[in-house]
Amino acid sequence: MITENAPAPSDFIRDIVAADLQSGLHTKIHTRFPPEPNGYLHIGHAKSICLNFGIAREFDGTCNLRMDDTNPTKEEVEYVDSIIADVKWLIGGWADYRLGMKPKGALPEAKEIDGKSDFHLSAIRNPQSEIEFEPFYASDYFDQIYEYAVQLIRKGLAYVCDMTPEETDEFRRLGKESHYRVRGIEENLDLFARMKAGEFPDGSRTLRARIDVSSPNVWLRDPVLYRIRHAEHHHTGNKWCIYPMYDFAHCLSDYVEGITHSICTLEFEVHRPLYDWILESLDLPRRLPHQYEFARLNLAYTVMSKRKLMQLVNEKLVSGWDDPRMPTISGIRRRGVTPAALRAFAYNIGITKYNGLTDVSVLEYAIREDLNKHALRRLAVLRPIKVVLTNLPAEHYEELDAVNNPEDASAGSRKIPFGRELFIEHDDFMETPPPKFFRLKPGGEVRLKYAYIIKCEEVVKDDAGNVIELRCTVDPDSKSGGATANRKVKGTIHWVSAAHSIEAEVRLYDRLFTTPEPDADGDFKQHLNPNSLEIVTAKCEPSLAEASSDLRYQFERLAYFAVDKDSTPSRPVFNRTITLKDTWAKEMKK
RNA sequence: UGCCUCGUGGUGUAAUGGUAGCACAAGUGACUCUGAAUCACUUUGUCUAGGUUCGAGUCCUAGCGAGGCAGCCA
Repeated sequence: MITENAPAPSDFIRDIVAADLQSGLHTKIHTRFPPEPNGYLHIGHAKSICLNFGIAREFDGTCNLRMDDTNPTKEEVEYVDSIIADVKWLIGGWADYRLGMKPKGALPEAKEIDGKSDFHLSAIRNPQSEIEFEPFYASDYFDQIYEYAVQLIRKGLAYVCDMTPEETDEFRRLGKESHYRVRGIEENLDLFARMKAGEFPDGSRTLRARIDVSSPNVWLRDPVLYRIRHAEHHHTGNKWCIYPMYDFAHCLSDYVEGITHSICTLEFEVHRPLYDWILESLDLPRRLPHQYEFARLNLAYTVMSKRKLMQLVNEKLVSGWDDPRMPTISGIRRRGVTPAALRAFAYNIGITKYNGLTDVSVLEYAIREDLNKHALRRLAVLRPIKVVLTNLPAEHYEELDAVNNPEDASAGSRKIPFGRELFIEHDDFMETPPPKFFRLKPGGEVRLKYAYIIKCEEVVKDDAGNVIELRCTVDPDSKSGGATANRKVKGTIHWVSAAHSIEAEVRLYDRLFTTPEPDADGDFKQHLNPNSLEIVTAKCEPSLAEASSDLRYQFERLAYFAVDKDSTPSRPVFNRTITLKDTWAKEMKK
């Protein structure tokens, strides 16, 4: 049900899109994903990406990637670059042929339609040619947006206001008209031009829409359209010292790009009347875009706001935006989650207007579902105990066959070395085990995966009483595939040959927070999980020396792992993506 | 406070006036050379009160509850 051959999802937005196509309102669907480059994308954005690109994919449309960059003081090129990389990674092989980009440097084209002036910038879908392409930028439309502002002034629908930010707030709360509301058109035109020319300091004046200061919807109480900011912009440099506000820039950017369905999250619902007012107040010759809202993702045991994520990064509570514990797309990627798993998750949670809290188990399920099918099985011991097989000669050596992936016969098999001295997992031995423990215990038998049945004859301890070595005997007839191999023992455990094993750094990640809603009580940092990262040196089968960062691995009976970017040939580093389900651990908790 | 939106098992969702279904989670069992995976089964739900209707999760009214907005952020 979560495979990508599954029927396309259905939700209220897709229903609207389908109806608009059916009725002939639109012949081509055009969506967009419009992040502000003021931080890294997170899993909530992934939901939006899957929605917008998913619609483009299902309805033969296009989805533009656009930087919503109208606030120069918060935005940076580093974020632009990370956003492009994250989007491409998430939609790669799935909806990349729906990605709308533009030739580098392309700007809106001025045209005349039915005697009306118009600006349009069309998308190139999935550009493959040699020419350089780039995403769309709202800041590329500053000239056009300025033109539209002048149009509003000429129509008497916008005015320059000299009130301070505090006065503006107060007047708006009280529903009072600004003294400058009655300013004449010529004066407004002159003042607005001088704002653009840089004659006034930051905060001294704004351009405001003239709508209705007594509207019950505060966003219609003469909202600010332009503010003065003498600041360098990451994309337009020092060309501008006035910048349009989100509400003014966004609807017009949608229009310029020919967007049909402008999909955003619930908090913009009250802005929709303003979105429509701006577009309807201008003499725009083409069909207008429409805004639809859905509920943003809330995931248990994590925080989602960019501000809080940035705090974790800045205060070094994590190693960076791509720390594998972060809910960022780059963190999730580094952790080893595949894009298909993330997409399956987005599919499974659906699209509604209900603001709920999604359980992490839904995400974890999607990750395991995908990794189980594709990960290569390997043997590795995270917390080793030495085992000596006393009835084998010291020089004993053989190679055993091991299946690479029982879910995928085409993955083949490999040889693993076996000798007299082994390592097994600390958790797989108990001196005085509880009932139903069917791993190794004194006098007990257990199968070594792909190898022999062994019996524990003697427990060796250090002075402190810690178990440091097990002396066992091997049943030579019990070799996998051998004569009496069918003899049943309850438990099967993983192991590696001591002489042939390699060491690897293994990073064991757990959830970053200890409570389902870390930011519910204001101070999310006090709910940080002190054990969210544990680093161990594991003993691994030798084939893991050539582990590829393109592949995923399951260390059998433990968890799924991916090669970290810190990995080197002399010191492999693995990130634990997610553990296997562990019914025994659950049983032990009871 | 005003305005907007939303209330379906524990969680996330479907049912578009006609048998309340799916997924995750939880539980039981089968199988197992991964206590995984797989398979079978089980538990749990329409916020409340009225109304319309042959029939209401769905439509209407009132209430209750939750979330959002009230930046010269997006």
